Amino acid sequence: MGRRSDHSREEIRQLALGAAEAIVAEGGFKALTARKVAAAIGYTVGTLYLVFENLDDLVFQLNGRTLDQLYQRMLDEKHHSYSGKKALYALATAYIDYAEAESPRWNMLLEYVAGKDEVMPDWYLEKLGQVFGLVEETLASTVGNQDDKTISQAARVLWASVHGICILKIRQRLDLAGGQSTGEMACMLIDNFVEGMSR
Amino acid sequence: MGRRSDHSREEIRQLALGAAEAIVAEGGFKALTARKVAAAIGYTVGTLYLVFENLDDLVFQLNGRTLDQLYQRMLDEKHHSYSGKKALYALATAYIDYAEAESPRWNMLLEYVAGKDEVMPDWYLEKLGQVFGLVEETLASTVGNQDDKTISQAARVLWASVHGICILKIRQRLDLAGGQSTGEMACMLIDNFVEGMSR
DNA sequence: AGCTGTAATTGAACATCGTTCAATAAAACC
DNA sequence: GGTTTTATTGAACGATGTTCAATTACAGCT
Repeated sequence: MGRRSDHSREEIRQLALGAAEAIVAEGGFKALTARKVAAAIGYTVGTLYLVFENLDDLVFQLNGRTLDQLYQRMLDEKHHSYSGKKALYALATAYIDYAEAESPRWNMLLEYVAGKDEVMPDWYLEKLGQVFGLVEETLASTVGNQDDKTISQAARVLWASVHGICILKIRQRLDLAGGQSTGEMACMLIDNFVEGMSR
Repeated sequence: MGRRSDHSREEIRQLALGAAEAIVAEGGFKALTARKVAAAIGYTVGTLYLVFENLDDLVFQLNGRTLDQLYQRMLDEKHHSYSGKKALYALATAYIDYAEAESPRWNMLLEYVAGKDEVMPDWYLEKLGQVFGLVEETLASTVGNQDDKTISQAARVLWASVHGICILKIRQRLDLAGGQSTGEMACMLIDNFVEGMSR
């Protein structure tokens, strides 16, 4: 066929990302192939490559949308106006719940390792910064009288840790004895970490 | 050709794992292909499939060797007979150093997500348990008078956290401002966590 | 209407991937 | 030396990401 113009380039982009989300949600990371995405939106492979540089590009953009969702969930939770440690619990719970509910999508945030010298797009770093920012301000209002730099660093440490717990749980690298839930582990972390900082 | 018997099955297995390690160290995770491994050890693809169930199996066994190395490094460090928080720092440092020095290999420990109902082999879980056990006993001797279950859970939380820091650093998902090293972040974590527990 | 130029879309082609298995060649046995 | 056994091969299959000449449909002009 030739020009159809049923959809603008931007529309195709959105359609493709939507279809890709569904495919990943359904069959996990490995199920995502260019041909499947194309078929799902009624186009062929070639068209995809007019809109995305390559599959990695598509995945990156999909990850962007995942980060947006994640941020939104955490923001909603924060607006329930908890304070102190409770607010941190709430953030962690929102994060963990999302990761468990949408585990294939969430997994993909890490699965794509950046190639040797491949850089991460600025817009992606910005989205990441948003999430960390949220933790930062919550932590700041929880442990008083610490300088900004310490808070900023502690927020990163704390969130990387929550993240680590999430990973090992979801990838089942941790279910040797113990039998705590991810949420309980995160609480234990936050409890002790915050306690340690407030001295 | 027919029977050559230059190498026993077990020898081929070891040769293949060695070659695979080299390939991953050189070109990262994506560079590992069956044909490359086969060529590197002077056999053809078919032979590989007599020794390994499939590529996932090979990767799992390779991961087993990685876990062994990791455990050994941490054990060596522990035998420098530090005590208290210093011992935990030492363990974390050994872990982080290994992850940074052998990042492609270390990455592979996570990259292979277990298929839907695919279970992890027992021997693999055992190797994982070894590493956690090391942290457990070190933590136990650092924070006194806590019951075993708490220690065991705390060890998992703490190590998942160190792991999380490692991941975000190595995959460059964390270099927004701050500029702490992985080691510094781990120290901050251990400091506050242990401090929080000892109250 | 008809012609023409432009641009959107296609899908066959290429190299490579994991995986399988009939065919083959070398050792072992009698 | 002939026969059996078995380790090893490599062609074959289906599926992958990616490319690009060929094709088709629309827009504008006469």
